[in-house]
Amino acid sequence: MELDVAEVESDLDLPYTEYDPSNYHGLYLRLVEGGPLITVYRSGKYIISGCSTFEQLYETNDAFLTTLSELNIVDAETETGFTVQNVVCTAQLDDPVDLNTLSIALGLESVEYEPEQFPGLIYRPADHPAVLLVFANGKIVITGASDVDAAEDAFKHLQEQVTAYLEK
DNA sequence: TTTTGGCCAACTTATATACGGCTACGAG
DNA sequence: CTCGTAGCCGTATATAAGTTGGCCAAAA
Repeated sequence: MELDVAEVESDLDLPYTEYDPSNYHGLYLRLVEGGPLITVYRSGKYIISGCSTFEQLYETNDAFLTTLSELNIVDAETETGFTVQNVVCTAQLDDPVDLNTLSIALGLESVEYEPEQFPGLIYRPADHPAVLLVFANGKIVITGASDVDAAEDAFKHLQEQVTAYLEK
């Protein structure tokens, strides 16, 4: 489906939009000030980012589609193929960790750790579809998973590796 | 030699995390 | 004027999207 994004921007008449093709070809929309960002493309595809709950995500999607159908920009029955592609989670280990020794424990082939470039250790577990950033104080960022269960599995895997290493 | 085509990578957004470097500002 | 601090930026991660520019190679 082709969309005239400039026309969509003016039709929607939202106070928080930005469209500057010389900078980026996507139309940025916010239904709520400071809320989730919707990036709309000429192809009719769109991305919603910046939600802190799934509820907020689905509400944003519903409100966006409702608004578009009210303006007859899209059919109310349009199949969007809406799916979550990436979730970002945080977690916390029980104790601080030495990232140099953790690099070896996790296996150098699946770790990137260059403290002068970035203070976090980057861990890509071979058997989990996620990437974990591990910090010396024990804080963790899990990203790249498409659902929370996968992120939790990856974190549990990390915890097991850390525990096994500490027992040695 | 010039032109054309194909391929790939950077661009932009959100978000947590943290460290070094830089700027700005206020106080002594 | 100088020193400290506060705030911000770039560093890195994932992911979708479409455009654009650069690079390389092959054809004219």
